[in-house]
Amino acid sequence: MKSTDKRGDIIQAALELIAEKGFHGAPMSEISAKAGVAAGTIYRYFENKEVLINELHQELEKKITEHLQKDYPVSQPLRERFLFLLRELLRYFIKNPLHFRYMEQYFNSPYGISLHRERLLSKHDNHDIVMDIFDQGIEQQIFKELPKAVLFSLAFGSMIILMRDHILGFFTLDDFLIKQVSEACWDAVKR
Amino acid sequence: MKSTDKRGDIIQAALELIAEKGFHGAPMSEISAKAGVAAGTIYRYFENKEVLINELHQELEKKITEHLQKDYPVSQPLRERFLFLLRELLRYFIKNPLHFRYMEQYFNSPYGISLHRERLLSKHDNHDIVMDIFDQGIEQQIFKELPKAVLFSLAFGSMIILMRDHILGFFTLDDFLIKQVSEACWDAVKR
DNA sequence: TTTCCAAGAATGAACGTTCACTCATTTTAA
DNA sequence: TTAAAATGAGTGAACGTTCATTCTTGGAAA
Repeated sequence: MKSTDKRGDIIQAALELIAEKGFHGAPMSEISAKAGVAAGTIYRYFENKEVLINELHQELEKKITEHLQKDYPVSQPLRERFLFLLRELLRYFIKNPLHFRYMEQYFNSPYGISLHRERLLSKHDNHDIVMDIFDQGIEQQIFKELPKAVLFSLAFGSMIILMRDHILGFFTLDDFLIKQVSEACWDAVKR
Repeated sequence: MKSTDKRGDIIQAALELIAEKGFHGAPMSEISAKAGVAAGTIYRYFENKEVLINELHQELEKKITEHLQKDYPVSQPLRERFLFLLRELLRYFIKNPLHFRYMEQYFNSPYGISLHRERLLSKHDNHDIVMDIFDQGIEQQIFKELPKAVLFSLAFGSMIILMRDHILGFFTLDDFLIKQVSEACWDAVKR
């Protein structure tokens, strides 16, 4: 059974290698080998390694956004929507640890930092489920009186390290623990 | 005025380059150039790059520990000691952003992960100010009923991202904000 | 005090390796 | 038959590290 979706094979191989070994531990030669494709073939689908890295990030982000939008309790109180987001993000990453490891790498690279900067500082109009929650929490004075970026770090900073340590096997985030830590994050941002 | 402490020059150059550009963005050739030393000279003081990276980490950790121990309010209630630690850690890193950036790189590398694993899982007897607080918070039932590693992530995860975003200029952690975010971290772990 | 020299310190060109990327050639498929 | 797709050996740049050579220095000898 030979795959005909070479682009998909390359993306998948890159995801696995980069998530496990980092950008510098994933040479194009290994990516092509893992994808079952010649070295030069990658360059028919991606202009260079940087483009491959960015397109892979975009695909993952799309999948994550889709997961979060599914069953999102639009009309429930802010607290329930906040907890839903944290819980589902944790669940998504627990089910897809490679996606988390990749996003973490990306987040800690120049690519990710400039994207983060854009998101926090520029006023792009396309409303984001996550940003909406923070805007509302501030406006309705449910959250502490702190800059949005600070509230954001308070809530998601913990979550990132928690996911990291779950994947590293320091503890196991089961449904009960997910509930507890989501509520702890809520405690951190709520007034 | 020529420095005679070549080892110190090399360590300092490595700190600056690695903090700014990461392990892979800091070739030995650039480190030696910045230190005002020939390429081969580094190898008189450090067996190889990995050893240099680890010794630099140890020096930074020593400085940070010394800062935290200074004026540590041993006999004050747990809450005050917890807030002291967070506040002083934030202050230290604000004063020494390169140290933070380096520690972050290290933390996100295989070296840092295996060290983290050792610290969390092995029972090394040398009591650490930080670990003591968590042990006591759990024992005295002041903290939420969660694994120590989870409480740890809840408190320090936020802090790491906050520092990162402060250094990236997304907001400015002044004394007032430091107080607010330290208390928010307390809210996250306290019952 | 001056001269000399041995040994440690420092040098930087060179080496082997690895990497991202190219392109002449071959394979595929319509 | 032919154009697009795929191949993989080849290229040059960059890297960590080595080592034959040069420089420095402090004490012994004159």
